[in-house]
Amino acid sequence: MKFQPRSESTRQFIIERTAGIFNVKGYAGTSLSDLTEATKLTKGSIYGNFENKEDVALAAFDYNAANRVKTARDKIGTYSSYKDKLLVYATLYGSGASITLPEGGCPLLNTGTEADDTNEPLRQRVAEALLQWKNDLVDLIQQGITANEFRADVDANRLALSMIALIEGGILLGKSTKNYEYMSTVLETVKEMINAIEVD
Amino acid sequence: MKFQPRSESTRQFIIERTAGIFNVKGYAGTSLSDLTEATKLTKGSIYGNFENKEDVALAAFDYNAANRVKTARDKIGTYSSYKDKLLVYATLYGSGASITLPEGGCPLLNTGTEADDTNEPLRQRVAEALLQWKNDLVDLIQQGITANEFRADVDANRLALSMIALIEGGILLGKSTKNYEYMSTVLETVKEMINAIEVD
DNA sequence: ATGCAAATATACCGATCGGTATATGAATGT
DNA sequence: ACATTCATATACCGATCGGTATATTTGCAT
Repeated sequence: MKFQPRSESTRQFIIERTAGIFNVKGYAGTSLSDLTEATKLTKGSIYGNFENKEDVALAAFDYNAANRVKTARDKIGTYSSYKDKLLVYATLYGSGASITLPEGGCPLLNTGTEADDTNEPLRQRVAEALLQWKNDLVDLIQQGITANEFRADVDANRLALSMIALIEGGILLGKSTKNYEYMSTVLETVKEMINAIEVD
Repeated sequence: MKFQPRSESTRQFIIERTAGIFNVKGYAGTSLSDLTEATKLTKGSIYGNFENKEDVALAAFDYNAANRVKTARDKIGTYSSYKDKLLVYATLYGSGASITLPEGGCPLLNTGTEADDTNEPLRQRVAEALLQWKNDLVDLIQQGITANEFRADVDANRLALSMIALIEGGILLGKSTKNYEYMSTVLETVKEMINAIEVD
């Protein structure tokens, strides 16, 4: 028979308290005692609500990924032009000097690099999140084309992938060097790319 | 008194045999038994040549990073034009369908994302490697400008950082989704950027 | 061949790992 | 008030963790 979590609310509580830890320390670097410490619960309670450590990690990633998407979509909703909507992603993780990365950085970057060769279930979730992001960008670009805001000959697929790569690579540069100027500089290129596809 | 490695050759042997493991599994994910298994040596022997696990990881990263640099510089030396030299980085990790990533992917990406918030000595080494890479790129661009191959108004710093971000972000996309088309597409943007700074 | 030094292997350490069986406590319905 | 259900805490498991003190072997000089 399969596992049945005891309390949905406690399960949610555990996810909220530990999602940040997984994002900072990674899957291998996060221990059960990290989880009990952060929740002030015991191991028995955690294993009453999750099958195992990986099960917590998967739920934590989903939580972090969903937060990303919600933050982005909320912000996108406040703009009317497709240019501004697209630019949201260039400013999602900080505009100018003020960086607004979650602790540990982007969960897609963190989890993707750790899991790609070591944890297939996690890797698949990262892949889905990246593709969802790409699709969201492609949709925005194509809607912008339809609205005659962007040129019709834009390669939406390549632009979307390049934006993602620039943003994630920019985070790597900023966080690894602790010089967030580097990240801002890379985001300038993202903005330039978006400017370059305008019709005017 | 400080630590003194017993045998430089054994030390080197351990590094060669384990550098790939650290690149795939990460620092936290690699255990001492992984190291003894890969080297067929015992723990006593490893600790006779390294202070601790972190000491091995640092040496392994240096080894992986040096390999990267050597591969790139060797390839760059075979081209005469600065455009072709720059393009080496866009094809370093694979051109078209053939991807030539080392097992586990780029050590800068892997180690950077794991270490940025958890291991300061490792993080610093990644930062140095990234800055070295950036400087190499800036030098190539500026030499290209001097040689009248590239336009004089090129922002070498921003182009260099953007190339790095695109390449690393492209690796993330390719490896996480297991669809290396995505990476190739991003590398197309790198090539386009280089084409765009030519004088002709 | 023998003595010495250098390097590796053995055997062990306490701590912590992920995980589980069971006991205890807190609600809930009657 | 009491039994039942549901959820958490306790106590424990074997395995493995990183690390070390010591024994054994290897290679080299004489």
